[in-house]
Amino acid sequence: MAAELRANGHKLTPQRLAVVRVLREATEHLTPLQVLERARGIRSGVGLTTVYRTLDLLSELGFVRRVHLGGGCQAYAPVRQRAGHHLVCQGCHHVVDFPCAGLTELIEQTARQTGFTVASHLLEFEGLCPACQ
Amino acid sequence: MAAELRANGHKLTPQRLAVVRVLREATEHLTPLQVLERARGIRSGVGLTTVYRTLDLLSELGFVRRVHLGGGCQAYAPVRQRAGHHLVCQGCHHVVDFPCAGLTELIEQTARQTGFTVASHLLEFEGLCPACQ
DNA sequence: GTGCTAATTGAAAAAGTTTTTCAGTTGCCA
DNA sequence: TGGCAACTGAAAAACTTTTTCAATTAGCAC
Ligand SMILES: [Zn+2]
Ligand SMILES: [Zn+2]
Ligand SMILES: [Zn+2]
Ligand SMILES: [Zn+2]
Repeated sequence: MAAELRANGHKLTPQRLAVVRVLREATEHLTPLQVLERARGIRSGVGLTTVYRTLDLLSELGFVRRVHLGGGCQAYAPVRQRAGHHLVCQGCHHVVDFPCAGLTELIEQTARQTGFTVASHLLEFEGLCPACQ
Repeated sequence: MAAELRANGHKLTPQRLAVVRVLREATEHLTPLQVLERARGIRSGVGLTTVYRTLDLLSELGFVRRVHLGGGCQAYAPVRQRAGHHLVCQGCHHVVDFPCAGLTELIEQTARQTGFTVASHLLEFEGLCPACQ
């Protein structure tokens, strides 16, 4: 992510890099507060404000995705698959990406039946990871 | 909804009925504060606490669904189709239901490839309603 | 290197949202 | 017509998120 951040004209501050690293290495979804804790383990003194700002930035750039299932709507997980969505474990909040496929027909059918145009979609799966089953 | 509320052992208070009516008649998604305003138009003196409690109750009973797209995650829309999901207009927040169909294969494929079991899913579409196009 | 500047940062305050408390009220059943 | 558990709303508490602003700093030009 760091390289792409720079490519997009953003400074590579140690605080920002700590947050980026936390999310790159995360296997579960993390709330801003959880990100703060972990980022402070990498670089003490990171502020919560910076965490919020960095999460917004990473969202915009498509490096993280907000996760709605599995406890609240304020958790973030790394995007490992650009054209994909998140599958969350109900037990341990482990998050994996799965490819977005097979929605085209449903989208077209929905557009036809409602008269709406469909510009984007939100899809998440929730279940149990192998370890929690 | 009122009949089913009673069937599920809940009291039919005027406050609760006002909130129920607001949501039955809503064509857009509504935040708790918006629900409060409208409910007070039906029955003055309704409290915000009651709105929150009633929205929780109606969610549990499956009469409303929380909507995540189109501005925050704290908006509610009536469920007009049990086995369905919501499509939200980006312009006016008009919400319609569409049937849940065609996901089985993607779910099975995802389960196979990840080793997770998939218990539930969240799906929302966002676009423009006929009037806003 | 050195200096410049716009971007970034964090503490604090403000704003906003949601939950908890609790005393009083009330729908519903016997 | 009680009786009582469910329900209510005001206030307070608890949280979460955003805004402010003075100080710092990454990255660039020289
Ligand atoms: Zn959400
Ligand atoms: Zn798990
Ligand atoms: Zn519209
Ligand atoms: Zn579905």
